[in-house]
Amino acid sequence: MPEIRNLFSDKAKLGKLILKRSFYERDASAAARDLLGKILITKSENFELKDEFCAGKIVEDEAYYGLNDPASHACKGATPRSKIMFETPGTAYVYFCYGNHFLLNAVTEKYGIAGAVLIRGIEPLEGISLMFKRREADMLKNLTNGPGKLTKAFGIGKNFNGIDLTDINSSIFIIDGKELRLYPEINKNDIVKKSRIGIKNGAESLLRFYIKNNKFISKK
DNA sequence: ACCACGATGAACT
DNA sequence: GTTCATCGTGGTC
Repeated sequence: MPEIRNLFSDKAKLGKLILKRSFYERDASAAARDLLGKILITKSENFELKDEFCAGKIVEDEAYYGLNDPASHACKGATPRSKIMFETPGTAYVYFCYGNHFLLNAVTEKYGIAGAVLIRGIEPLEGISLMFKRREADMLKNLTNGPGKLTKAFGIGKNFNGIDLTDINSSIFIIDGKELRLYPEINKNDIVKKSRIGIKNGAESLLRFYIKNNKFISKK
């Protein structure tokens, strides 16, 4: 069984698999749909020392826009928090939510246009024991099935805000595992499109995407 | 300076 | 199904 761990010693291969800026530099919904099945990787704070990292498949996400999206942080223009959504696509946007949780987004759309994809559900692949440690023991099915849970499992905090997701030297990045055949490819017919969760305004838009029947969806 | 509220999760009934 | 802890952000005064 091939492992993601082996990729770290083959930077050329890793550079091929990592999602490029052009992947993010487009419509947020299109990017959200295509992010399903891609693999999120975070290096731990001890990565250099202990080679610790976490990897998981993105199985649920949501698209957010700018001025025309009442649910978006960017709906009223750029603020100190939301200005990152207008800036470089392929950047991590991490914010603090409900006094307890960090939520991870990937910035999309070309520079100057607001857009982001909220990562809501991940299927754990590697580094699972580290995820359990960070989440303080739980059942596997509850480890990463929610936007706040998965950031905790993957060690994603405020210091991840603004990190370049397209750089293999970053502590967080996203790769396409298809070429490696590391894990089964998702079937396009299994992508479900629904309304977004936890918002008041803009709830009618179908901007939530997830992989049908996956065990790590946040809500049915 | 003040204050209402939230792109949640956990613990309840 | 419901309630609630918790605090940064942004709007208002």
